[in-house]
Amino acid sequence: MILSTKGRYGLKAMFELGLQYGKGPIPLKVIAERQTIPENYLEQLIAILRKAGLVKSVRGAQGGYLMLRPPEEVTVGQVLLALEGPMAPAECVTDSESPKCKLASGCVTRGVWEKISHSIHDVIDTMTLQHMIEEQISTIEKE
Amino acid sequence: MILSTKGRYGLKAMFELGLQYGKGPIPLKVIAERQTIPENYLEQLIAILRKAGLVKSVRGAQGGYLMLRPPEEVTVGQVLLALEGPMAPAECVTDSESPKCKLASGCVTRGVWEKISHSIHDVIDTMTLQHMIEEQISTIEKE
DNA sequence: TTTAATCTTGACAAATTTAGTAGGGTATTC
DNA sequence: GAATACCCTACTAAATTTGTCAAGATTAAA
Repeated sequence: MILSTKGRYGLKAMFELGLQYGKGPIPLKVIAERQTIPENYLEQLIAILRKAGLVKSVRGAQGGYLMLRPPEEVTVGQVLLALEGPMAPAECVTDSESPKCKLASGCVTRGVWEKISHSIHDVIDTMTLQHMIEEQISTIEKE
Repeated sequence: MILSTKGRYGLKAMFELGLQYGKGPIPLKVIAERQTIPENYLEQLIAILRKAGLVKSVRGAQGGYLMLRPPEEVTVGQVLLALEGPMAPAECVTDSESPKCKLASGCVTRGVWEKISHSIHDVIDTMTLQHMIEEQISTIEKE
């Protein structure tokens, strides 16, 4: 159940944007280099994040990308939702209406999926980019 | 991040085997019908579960499959691990040795993956097939 | 105003995974 | 020996993943 590179690369990119918050745009090339992500591929990922309203772009020389909101207000869950789709083990426990599964009462696994989904969301909807940044700082200090 | 049908079908099949525990073998055909799973496909899935030591088979007429251990001793995590691989969002937080990721200290996302992984395992390593059966019974009673 | 940096879009594609289907072989029981 | 049921392998269509590549649009700065 490993996430795809979309989510993994995307969250790393958002971390870099979070570090840079308030300091003007940062070019994609720099993010790609720092996190070792193929630049052309990252382009596609950040387009998704832009459409999701998480980042905006500044064109032209000295341009780049920047976060719309401060890192305290952006959760890991928002980033992963945009890139990976709903972070739930089955469709029937997704927020979106799921009229497909009419076995609601007959389904023997639904309870399991609900519990997994809740436990994941407890983490990702609570954790923000700011938390990631702070954790990173304390890790470096210990070295 | 929806699970594949492997895990979803497989857990449903294990539930049926759990219900039947102690009552002799149950043919695959019956499981497939009850849970609406393509029989030939389920054959492949149960082969995986057999190799993982979760079920055993009895060949010939009146044969079928049965669980090796009582449903109280089989966790959802064991089933999903066999069918879906490690239930973690990234390789680096898998139990198996992961020498690939040497960025352990430099990786900015590892902390996130660890937390997600822990929260998932809190659920799936605790929940057994017996729990699923009990939950199902109480659901039916309420109707 | 030219140039260079940068974003934007869309096409292409190899590799892998998913979700099966199909069919022949083997063991057991009645 | 016929019926039942597991066992194994091969095949495949479709989707997803993980990129690459090229052309063009936009803007800042010299």
